[in-house]
Amino acid sequence: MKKKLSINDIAKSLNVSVTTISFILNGHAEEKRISDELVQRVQKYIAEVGYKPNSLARSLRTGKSHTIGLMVEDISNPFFANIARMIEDNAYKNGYKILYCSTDNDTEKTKDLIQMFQERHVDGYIIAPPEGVETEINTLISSGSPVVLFDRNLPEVNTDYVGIDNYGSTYNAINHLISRGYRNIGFVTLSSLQSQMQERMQGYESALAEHNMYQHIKEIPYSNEPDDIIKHVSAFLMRKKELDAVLFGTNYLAVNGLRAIYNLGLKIPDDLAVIAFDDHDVFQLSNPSITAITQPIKEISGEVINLLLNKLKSPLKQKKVQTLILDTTLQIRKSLR
Amino acid sequence: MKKKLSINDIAKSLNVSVTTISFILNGHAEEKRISDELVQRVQKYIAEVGYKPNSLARSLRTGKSHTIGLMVEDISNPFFANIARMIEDNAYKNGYKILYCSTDNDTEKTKDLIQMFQERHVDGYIIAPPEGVETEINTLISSGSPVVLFDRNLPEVNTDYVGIDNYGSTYNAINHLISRGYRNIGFVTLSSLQSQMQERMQGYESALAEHNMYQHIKEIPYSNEPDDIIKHVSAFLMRKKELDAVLFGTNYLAVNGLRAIYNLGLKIPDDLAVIAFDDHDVFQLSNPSITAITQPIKEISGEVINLLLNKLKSPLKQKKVQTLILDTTLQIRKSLR
DNA sequence: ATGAAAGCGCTAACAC
DNA sequence: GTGTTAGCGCTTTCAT
Repeated sequence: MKKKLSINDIAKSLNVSVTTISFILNGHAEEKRISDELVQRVQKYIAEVGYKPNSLARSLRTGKSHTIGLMVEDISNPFFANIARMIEDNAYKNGYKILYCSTDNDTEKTKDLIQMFQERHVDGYIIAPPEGVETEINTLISSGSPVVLFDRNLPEVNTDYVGIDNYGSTYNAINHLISRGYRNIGFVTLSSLQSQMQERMQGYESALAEHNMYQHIKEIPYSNEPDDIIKHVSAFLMRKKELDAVLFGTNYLAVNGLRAIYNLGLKIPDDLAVIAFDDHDVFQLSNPSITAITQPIKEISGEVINLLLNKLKSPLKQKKVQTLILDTTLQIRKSLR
Repeated sequence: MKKKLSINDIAKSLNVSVTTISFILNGHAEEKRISDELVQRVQKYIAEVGYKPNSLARSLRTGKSHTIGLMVEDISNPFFANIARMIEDNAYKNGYKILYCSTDNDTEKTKDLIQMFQERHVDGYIIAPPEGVETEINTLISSGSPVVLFDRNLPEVNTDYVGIDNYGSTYNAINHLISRGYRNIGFVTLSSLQSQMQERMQGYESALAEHNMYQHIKEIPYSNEPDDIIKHVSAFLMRKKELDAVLFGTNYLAVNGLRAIYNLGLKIPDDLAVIAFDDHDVFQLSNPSITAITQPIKEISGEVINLLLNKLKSPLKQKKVQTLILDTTLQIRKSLR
């Protein structure tokens, strides 16, 4: 367990001052006109002994931790797990590490988490926020931390946001169902005021309204427990025997909705047509395959990390806040006739 | 953007020395016999102004970052995503944050990643290692960092490991197939020397050998590209028309294997029986549902984080290295007759 | 029971 | 071009 080398040790061994080493390390050699010869010598020595600057000390000094805080609803949800993966790749390429956490859509938990990240001095935040954390995020922003929101927006928070056209997505999906002759279309969603869920519901409602059709909405409280969802969906379907189609508002609602449907012995699409919001391996591979509104995960993560890296690079420039709304695709499969 | 308070500001405002504040903050009040009255006053003030110690400075001083490095093959793989989630919950409960990264099974990338984590002074490591990083991990360990391995073991590394009975799992699965009358059983696996894949293969081979049956093994190079896997599996199945059953060595091999099977128009289980290693929503919900060897994800993550937290708590005590091998369950579904 | 001060390792303003 | 040095905010030894 050999002692870690410090910049001081290097300086001593080389009979140079720490400043010089520091300048070379931080790419100020040119600007400070340090002799090429010296630069070479220092770099060679550093490589030889495998010296690595202590990033803690550096962070303490510079105030930058080169860490990004990623806050999602649940890192084990495939949608967020995929986003996490792509953000990771990009962040690491740019010298940033990722601290992650799952909010469980829990406002209080999220507040705590924000505070923890703040204490850790993360340089920037990527957040899919639950309701009710507007104040905390605004505090973050006004204290100078770059924040990019995604998946759901917080209208009272004035910062970059990357999302999808939720309204249009469900609106189109419902119209597609209607054009295929479905007349009693249900919507299973989260009991939530989050912007994306509200918009999805509005798209559903508008499409129905234009055709003078009845709404059949089931709002389910957020839960990590598949059984909770299955029970709610089952009860809903039992009660609404007239339904000939159902749109699920999220991927896990759909996954567990499918379980409920199969449990009830319903046949897709003959007894019930199904559309899911957000794609999932399950929807491609189940038999029949399930029509899904697919989000452009790659683009979403790409835009999110780009926005954040830009802010991180030029924190001074008070750029206009950007709101990016990407399009989804209705991936038509066999779950409707 | 108000300036952050430091312990010095607090000390000044309260007309107390920083030492006292620090002692109170770190729970040494009792031991240092600081008057209750003072303790109260300080804590009240701290709560009032919302002072939070700078964890960077603290880390620099103490050498502890209260961060755990989590290295998995791919955070977007449901198996690892679920593990990540459970480890997160546990770690946060104990005051640790998680820095994560995906190795892609890439030895060089992993070496870099280890170094990065090391530079960040993570307090402990949880690693599902690729081949070839034995030296780096041993260096880590001998420099005093606690390391817990999981999913795949590195025999040359002497540290805690949590895994499953890979050999027994495939051995039993194959025997189950044989007992159901299958005679030409294929095994689709990763072209990898990782311990878990080797053991799974051995289980397959032993079971076949005991019944004097031929092996049909397809080793596929690791790839993030589903199409690569689909092509390999398709080619394999086309070549080996005599197969009446196939065991997939990982969940994503199975998921993409299913795609290949459906593409080829093969019917499960009539044309081909299927067993997957590692469960997945897809296997439960596809029709027919797919028999799977399920890993006890909750237990695995629980043991992993416990082992690490224990080491973190008592680093001195040179405990015996623990190797935990958990059992899997053969979840029988409709993919075999 | 409380305070002064050293020092963790680094950066950068300032001096020469 | 290179060196000296003052902190960044905290913990902890030592002194009182």
